[in-house]
Amino acid sequence: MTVPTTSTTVSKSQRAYTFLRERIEDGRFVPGYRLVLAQLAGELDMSVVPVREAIRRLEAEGMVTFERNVGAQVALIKETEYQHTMETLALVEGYATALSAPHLTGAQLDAAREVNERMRRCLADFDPHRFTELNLEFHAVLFEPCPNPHVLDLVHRGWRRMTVLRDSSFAFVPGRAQESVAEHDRILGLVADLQAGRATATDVELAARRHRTATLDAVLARQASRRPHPSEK
Amino acid sequence: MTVPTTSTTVSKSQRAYTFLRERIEDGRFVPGYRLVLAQLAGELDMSVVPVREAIRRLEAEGMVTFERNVGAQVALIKETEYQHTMETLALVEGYATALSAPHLTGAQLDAAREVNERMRRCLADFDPHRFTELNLEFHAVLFEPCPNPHVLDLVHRGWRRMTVLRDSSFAFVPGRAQESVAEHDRILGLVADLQAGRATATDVELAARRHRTATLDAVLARQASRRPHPSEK
DNA sequence: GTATCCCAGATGATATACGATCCTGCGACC
DNA sequence: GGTCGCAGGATCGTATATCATCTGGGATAC
Repeated sequence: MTVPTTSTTVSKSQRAYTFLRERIEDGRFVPGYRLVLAQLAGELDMSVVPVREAIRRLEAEGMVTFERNVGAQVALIKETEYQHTMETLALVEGYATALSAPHLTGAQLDAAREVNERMRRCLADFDPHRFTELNLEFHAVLFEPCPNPHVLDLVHRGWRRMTVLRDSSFAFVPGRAQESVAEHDRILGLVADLQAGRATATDVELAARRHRTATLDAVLARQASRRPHPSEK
Repeated sequence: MTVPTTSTTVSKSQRAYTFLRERIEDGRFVPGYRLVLAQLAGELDMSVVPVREAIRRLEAEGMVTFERNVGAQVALIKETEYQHTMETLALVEGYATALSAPHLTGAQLDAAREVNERMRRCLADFDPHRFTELNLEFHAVLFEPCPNPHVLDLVHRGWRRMTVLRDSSFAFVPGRAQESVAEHDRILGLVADLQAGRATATDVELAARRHRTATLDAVLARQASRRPHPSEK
C-alpha cells in the first residue's frame, strides 16, 4: 500500500530553502542573523547536507553571505550596495514597464488603476505594511503581460533583496507615499498614451525608472539627514 | 614562516565549479552534455558532495539545468530564451556604458579606441575567435570605471550565458563584424560628446543598447533564413 | 502485435562520521 | 601592561554509506 504521506515530492533541500527564505523575507531572521548549519538541521529534522545546499542557493541570490569555515549569516547590506541594487532595480523595472505597456489589456489597465486608487485611500490611515503590499500588487499587475521572463526574474530578485532590508535602517520614507501614487497615475497615463501612439516606449521606460530612483533618492536623503556628522561610526 | 604550500585555500567545491565552468565556456562540454555526479567526482578525484554543490551553483547561474533524481546537463537554450537573454544584456550593457561614460579617463578612452582599431584590422584576415576576444576586451575597458558593480555583475552573467551557446546553432554572424566596429566608433564618439556636454546619458545608453540589439536581430534573421520551413523539427 | 507490468541497473538524495580550519580566551613571556 | 602563543571549542568541508527514485528493457497477458 505505502500511502505516500500526501506529498513526498518536495526535496529536503527545497524545504530548507523555503523555510529560510520565508524567515528572511518576513523579518524573523534579520540581517546579521547567524545561520548555523547543525542548528538549522536540527530544527528542520534533517541532516546538514540539504541545509548547506539551501544556504548556498540563498547566497547565490545575495540574501545570505557565507564564509568558509566561519559560517553563514543573513546579508548585511551597506548603504552603497543598497543604492546599487536599487539603481539596478530601477533599470529593469523601467524596462519591464516599457515591455509590458503595449501588451496591457484594458482590463489589466483598469485593475492597475483600481489598485492605485486603493493606495490613494490607504494614504489616510497610513499603514506602511499595507501600502507596501499594494505597491507590490500594482507592479505585479503592470508586469503581467511582460514578454521577457528574464527581465521579470531580475525584477523579482531585486524585490526580494529589498525585503531583506525591511528591518534595517533603510526603511520606508512616509513622505514618498503620496508622490508614489501620483507617479503611478502618470505612468498609467503614459501607457495609455503609448497605446494611442502619443508616447514612445522610451518615455514610459524613463518615467518608470525615475519613479524608483526618486524613491531611492528620498531614502538616501533621509539617511544623510539622520547623521549630520558623517564622521560618526 | 609557515609557507602555506602556495594555495591550499581553495575548496574542492570551488575547484569543481571552476573545472566545469571552464569546460562549458570553452565548448568542451556542449549544451545537452550530461553531467553525472559520480563520474565527475571520479575525474576530479573527490567525492560527489562538492561536485553536487558546484553543479547547483552553475544551475543558479543558468549554465546548467538540474532535474531531481534525473540529473544535470549543460543548459539547452531555446531561441526565445536566447532572445530574452540578449535583450536583457542589451539593457544592462547600455546602462553600464552610460554609467561609465562620465568617469572614463582620457587614457581609458584611448585604450578603447586602440582595441577597436585592432578589431578593424582583424576584419581583413577574419578569425571569429580572436574578434570575439577583442570584443570582450573592448567592453571590459569601457566598463572599467563603472560605479555600480551590481550592473557589471549582470553584464558578466549575460556574457557567460552567451558563451554557453558558442558551439550551438546561435553562432557568430560574420556580416555583423564591420558594423560592430563602426558602432563602437559611434559609441566612443558619443562618450566624448557626453563629457563635452554635447550629448546626454540617455543618448549613450540607447546607442549602446541598440548596438547589441542589432547583433541580436542579425542572429535571429540568420536563424530564420536557415529554416525556410518553420514546420521542421 | 500491442500494451502493461515488473524488475534490475543507474543515478541522485540524504545521513552519518571524521578531519580541517578558524575564532576565542587564557596564560606566559617580554 | 602589552603581545605572542597555545589549547579548546565551534563550525564548516568532505568522504563514505545507505536509501529513494527514475529509466529502460523484457516478459507476459490479451
